[in-house]
Amino acid sequence: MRVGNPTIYDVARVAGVATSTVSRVFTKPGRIAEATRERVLQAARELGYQPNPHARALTSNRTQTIAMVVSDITNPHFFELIRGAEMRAKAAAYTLVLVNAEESTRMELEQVRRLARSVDGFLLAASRQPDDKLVELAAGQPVVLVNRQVEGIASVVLEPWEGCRQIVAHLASLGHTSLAYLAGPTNSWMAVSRWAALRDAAAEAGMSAVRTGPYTPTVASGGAAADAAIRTGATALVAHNDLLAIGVLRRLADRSIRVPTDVSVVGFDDIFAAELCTPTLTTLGGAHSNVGRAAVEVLLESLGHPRGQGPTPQIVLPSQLVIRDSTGPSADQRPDPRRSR
Amino acid sequence: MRVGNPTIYDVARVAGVATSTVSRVFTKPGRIAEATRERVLQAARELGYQPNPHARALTSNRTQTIAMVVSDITNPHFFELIRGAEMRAKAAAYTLVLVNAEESTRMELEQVRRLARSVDGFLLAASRQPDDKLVELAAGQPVVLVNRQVEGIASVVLEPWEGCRQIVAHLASLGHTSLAYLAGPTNSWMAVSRWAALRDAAAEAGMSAVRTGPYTPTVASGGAAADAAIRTGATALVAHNDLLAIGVLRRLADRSIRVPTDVSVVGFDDIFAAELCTPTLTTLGGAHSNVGRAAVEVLLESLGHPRGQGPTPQIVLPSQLVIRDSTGPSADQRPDPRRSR
DNA sequence: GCCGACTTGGCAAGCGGTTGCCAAGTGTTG
DNA sequence: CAACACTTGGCAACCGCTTGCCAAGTCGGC
Repeated sequence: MRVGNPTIYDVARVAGVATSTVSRVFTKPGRIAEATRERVLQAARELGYQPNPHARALTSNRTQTIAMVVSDITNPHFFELIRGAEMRAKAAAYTLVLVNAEESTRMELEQVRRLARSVDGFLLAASRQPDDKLVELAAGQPVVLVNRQVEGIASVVLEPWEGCRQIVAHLASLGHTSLAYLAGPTNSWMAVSRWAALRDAAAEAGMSAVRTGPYTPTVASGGAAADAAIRTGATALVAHNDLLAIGVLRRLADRSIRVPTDVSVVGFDDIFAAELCTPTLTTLGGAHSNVGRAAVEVLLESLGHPRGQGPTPQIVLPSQLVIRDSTGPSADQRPDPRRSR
Repeated sequence: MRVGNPTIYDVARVAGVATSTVSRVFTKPGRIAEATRERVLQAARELGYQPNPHARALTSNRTQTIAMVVSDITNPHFFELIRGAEMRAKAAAYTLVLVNAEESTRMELEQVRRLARSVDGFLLAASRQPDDKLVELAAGQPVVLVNRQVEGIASVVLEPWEGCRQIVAHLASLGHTSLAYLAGPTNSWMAVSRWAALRDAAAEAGMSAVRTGPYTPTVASGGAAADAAIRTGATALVAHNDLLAIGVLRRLADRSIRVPTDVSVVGFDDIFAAELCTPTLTTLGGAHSNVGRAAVEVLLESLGHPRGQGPTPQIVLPSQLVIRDSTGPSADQRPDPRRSR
């Protein structure tokens, strides 16, 4: 098997130094004199030497790899997030491993355990674990939560509270007096936060708010969600995410309920499809790729500190209401000539 | 650091056997007698032993990891592919590493080299490398091409030829006599194959066919692509993929060119957004997740054979024309009362 | 009862790096 | 010129697991 790749020994021989010197050239910048360093690099170049990442990981316990666990890889909302994380990781010479939890708490846990030894840290996006489980996980290895906040664990989230207030304000300004929130999974932090924020903002604005669901946040669930929401009599439907909202739009179209004439619909995430569907979807978006980027940055930062030390920042990135065609004046108001033209 | 995880030594001690025995229990099924085996497993369970993947990789050269390189991670077309591959990999207890080449030949190569030692094999999706480079790469490590065929390298592709014939037949049956192909990148195998198939099929059907482009397959490029295609006078526009097609639809809408009344538009891939845009998009789709799955299977199969040995299957999965609202009777025919009603 | 074939488990040498410790070399200072 | 503080590079012991080779044990057959 001497056909194999060159090792640190080969480089050391060619450069006429000890293996430790070669190793340090690659790992401890500044530790080796410039002249020696150059000689080693030259030898390495000649031989086409590439450090073996496993051998390196064995002693140093650093793999230059981070894992990102997403609750459902098919949700387009994650694409931007993944993309941002991937790019930032690459810039730091880290490899990003993508892991799909398929909306399953158990699978999520299993995967984290399986990879625990192979990666330097985890990005847990939209984790469905209970808080205490997360605390336990975070105690075992570096973890950054994405779109979820838990006391004592570093996190990056896209601002939901002010965003929800904006949604309510937008709807209120259109004359709506009742909204229904078509909720996401009960173990989704975002679902909980959004409902709390919507309810409070609605109360402040003198609007009624009810919650239906929970629903799996997919297009397929939109049908049932739409029917239930319409039954509440609300004129504004706020869906847990764009996927669900798109499903709702479809069902409403099938039932010949006009959007936004009869009811308004709002989503979350501003996925690519939100501006393609009919009508185009008003949604609370934000720079998801920045969320991914920031999450990686926080994780890298925490890798620099000894375990358990270091800060656990809770970063909140701004969200942004994107108003499109799925929201309009409340049906209740249409008789009013000033509004109905 | 004795706080660290238990090792094979700990297990051996508890079970009262040699470390080699423990190792073999985990790697050579059948090599160890049932009774001993049970004792070892019991000890491992008690200690919560988890094999260290790096130590294992160091000697065995197997990492239980495969890398998937995609030309552009933001292209929704890949999502299903990634998903299929990820699930199949997980089922085989392999980890899938996702790598983004950002449509750059150089970056693609760089990443492959960087990861070469950390993974057991590569899935190269829509690779932009020239054929000979791919042959070179495939000689160095197990490689499966996705949506690209090269002599002597295993591959899985979604059938383009018959699919293109179907597109042409569909357009011909609507009375179209001229089509324009808005080409993808010149170094994209699919772009080349599609154009060849469209041209041949068009010739057979007595239809004229021209090619414009190449264009980056994104929504943003659709504007220029639409303008150029309209100038050709063709009544049917076949875009390299759905993203480009959606960009085309937008531009046409801006220019008040009606689809499908004035021109018909066809895409490729059948991404999620294809049935959301206005009008909904006729497109050549297929089960992309199956492609991902099959690719992983082929790769796993080839990992079972010694390097250079083993078959290099060229798998072709069926594509499927999904007819939606963006294609309709040719404008040339509309004066005909039978068609224009 | 002995022999050969087959099982089973242990020994120990790696795999390719990292890193604590030490010694030689260099330069500075009084 | 001696004393001292830094630099710089080498030695060697791991990191945790795999695996070729060997020895002891089992078992059936003659």
